[in-house]
Amino acid sequence: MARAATTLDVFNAVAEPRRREILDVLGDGRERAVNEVVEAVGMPQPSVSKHLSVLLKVGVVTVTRNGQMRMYRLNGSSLKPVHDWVKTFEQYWSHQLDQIKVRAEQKMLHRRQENDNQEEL
Amino acid sequence: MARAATTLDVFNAVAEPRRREILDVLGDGRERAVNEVVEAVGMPQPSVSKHLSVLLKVGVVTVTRNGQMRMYRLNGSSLKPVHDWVKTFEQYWSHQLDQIKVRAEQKMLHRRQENDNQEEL
DNA sequence: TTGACATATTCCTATATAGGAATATTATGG
DNA sequence: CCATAATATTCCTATATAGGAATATGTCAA
Repeated sequence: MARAATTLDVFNAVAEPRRREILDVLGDGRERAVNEVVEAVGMPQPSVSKHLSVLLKVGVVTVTRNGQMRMYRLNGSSLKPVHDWVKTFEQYWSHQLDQIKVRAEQKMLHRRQENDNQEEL
Repeated sequence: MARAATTLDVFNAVAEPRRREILDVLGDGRERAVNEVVEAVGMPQPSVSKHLSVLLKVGVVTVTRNGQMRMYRLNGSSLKPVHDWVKTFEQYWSHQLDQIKVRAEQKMLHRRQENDNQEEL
């Protein structure tokens, strides 16, 4: 099997750095025409269109027609799954002191499990 | 150009669902032998070894030899870049009330910019 | 209708998987 | 040294890009 499609889920979609760039531009929540994005990120227009297409398929952006322009807008909440997942590991970089506490707790848990294993013998 | 390597950065590495599964297992911070991971996730051993190899290259896990076993441990802080990036969009799903406020601020900013443009004419 | 602008799509190619199967490598105990 | 356990690696293949270039599509305005 090959690698999963970029349009499979949000994780794969935002793995591409250029797409994150585009999302950073749209990060203020305002809708923008493709050309505005093109100017902001300095990529070729077809490239931007393709990337936006991927983001659209995954639901990270929405699109609205406005004359000859298509206005793209960030659908911020679509990124929540990424946040939820990575937040699980937040303890590892926030609060140096708490981290020590966490480590200690993990150590004790470890010991207790080792004891449990002993008792099983 | 083809798609970026999974070993290019953390974003690409964790885009693969199976690798996130493995990281979830290692999420408690305790080191584990490959076989322990294999049992926990129910994937074939070669598959787990390969995924761990990718995670190792990117620095999301570390490895230590212990006899014939290799103990893998999560390097939690390596995920911070993902967290930092996605946290930028946190406003979109947290605090329903604050979100309204944010929208309003964006609208005002929008208007002000429109006025600026008018003044330029 | 025509020209100009805005955007999408198609074609092409080099590259990188992920999974399955089989095998190689390394370490341990006796 | 040998059998075994633990892990890594190799081979193979189907698939999916991302980027560049060229082109198609769509829309407006006069």
